[in-house]
Amino acid sequence: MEHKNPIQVAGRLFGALEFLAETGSAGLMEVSAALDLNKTTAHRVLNSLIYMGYARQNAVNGRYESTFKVVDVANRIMGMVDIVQIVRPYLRKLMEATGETVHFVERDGIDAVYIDKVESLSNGIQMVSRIGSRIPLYCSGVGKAMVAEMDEWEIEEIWNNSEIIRLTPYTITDHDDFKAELEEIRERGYALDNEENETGVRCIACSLKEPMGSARHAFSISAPVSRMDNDRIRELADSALKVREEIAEKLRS
Amino acid sequence: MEHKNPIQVAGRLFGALEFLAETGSAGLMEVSAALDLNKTTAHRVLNSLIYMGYARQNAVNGRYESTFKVVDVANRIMGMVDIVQIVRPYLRKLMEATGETVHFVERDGIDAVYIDKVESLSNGIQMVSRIGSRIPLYCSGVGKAMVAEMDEWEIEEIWNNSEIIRLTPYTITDHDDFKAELEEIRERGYALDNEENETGVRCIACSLKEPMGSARHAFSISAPVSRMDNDRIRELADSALKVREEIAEKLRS
DNA sequence: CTGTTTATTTCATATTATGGAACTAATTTT
DNA sequence: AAAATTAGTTCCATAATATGAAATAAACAG
Repeated sequence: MEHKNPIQVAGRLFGALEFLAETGSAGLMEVSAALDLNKTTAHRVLNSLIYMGYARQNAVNGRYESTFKVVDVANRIMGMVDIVQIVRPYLRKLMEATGETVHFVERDGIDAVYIDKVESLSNGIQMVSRIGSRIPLYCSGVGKAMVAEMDEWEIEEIWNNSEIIRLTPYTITDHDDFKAELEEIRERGYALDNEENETGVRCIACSLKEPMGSARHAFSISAPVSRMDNDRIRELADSALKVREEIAEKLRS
Repeated sequence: MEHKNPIQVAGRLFGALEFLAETGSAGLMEVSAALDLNKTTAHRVLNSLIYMGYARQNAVNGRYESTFKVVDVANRIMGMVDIVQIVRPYLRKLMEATGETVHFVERDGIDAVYIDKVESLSNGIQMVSRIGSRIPLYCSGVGKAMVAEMDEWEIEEIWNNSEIIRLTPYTITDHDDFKAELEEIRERGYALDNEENETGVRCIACSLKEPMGSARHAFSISAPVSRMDNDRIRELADSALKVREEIAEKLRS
């Protein structure tokens, strides 16, 4: 535990909000139990959230639930991220060309954060990704695509700070394998996630190089293995690389 | 002022977070000034947000900025709103058929809250709508579409509780005009927003009737007046009504 | 180098959050 | 139908926590 929250209630307030966001709705006692709070405290915390408009009490069953206010705050934040607005049309085109779900991420430390998503129209399976959620760099297509562009020392730092876990039988957990993989990515120009993060899902990923400094963004095409044999991979990679070039051009202008 | 926040810091914490979301980034003194806080307090509040992962301090310039954590929380909330997942494919189809931006809202008191949006590909102008943001029922297409389905007493209540403001020269501010408008909507089956909320933008809106009780959701097609003459309105209204029927069928199953 | 602004740390104090207890309302059991 | 259980709300004395003045440090401008 790295020190402690300089404001105790803060943890309780945001904890309650997160709990409501996860559960959809909860009674006072549930919140009280989940956050290990005295019920009076839980009651006060919830009423504070209600006062500020972040929560409400359901009129019919009295249960507490979150409002859309935090959604508004979130979309204010996303509205400031210019790269999303610029890149989205290209990602949409890529989804339409391939018929598969396309993701867009931004690097944050040893993780990538999903900042946009264009879902496949004909999706049988739903991707579990969520805008704002994180995925480790070391075991994701988008992550590896960005890491491949980095300096040796930064790659080492990421590998050493990452908690290497075998998420699936295909997850790369050996340092040498990882470095070999990165070399392959550099040669090919795109990264491949062969069920390394989630069983049954393959991704093709490209990073966007910054004018200077290492890559901060990447996009990927995700599809179930059943639609991703070697031929399809080559086909999709072509589309991805073309789009990557188009975006690069747009960013230069 | 309706009483006061049962937890004083709560207002400061969320105020700081909202401020960072609005400005993109801010120095300590800016936060301190904006929220009228002692700089020590501002510092502690910001550090609490950082501790919880909702904010960070930019490594190069030391300025405070929000992270994507609140975006994650927001999308957790949105993920629980099933109606969005169900309706989205239809709204997408509608956007593709019409080439115009489509919005989806949920009623909340005297407002509608945007809960989904499918943006036009060939958009010249950007709609200022934001997921999570609110629009009054009385002066919006989606709002009027829902109000038209309500009982007399509820319509009165909404009108009386709304702060009627002439947002544009076309905004309906007369009670009788409003009631006449609602009657027209009932006859036509769809609502029209003729620059009543934002100059230069016309909308066609349909509500989704609930199995029982009054309408809680509505969708709309928005376009600049230049692309919305009477002929186009009839054409778009046809598309909208057809999609409304398709959604209704899906919801019955 | 000097003055100025901004950020961080310290600490005594008072305000604020805390939780036990009492109370009410709703739901379930006997 | 009464009793018991559970959930939700209000009250209040107390302790713990957030507060802000002041001191210090760091960054920046002239």
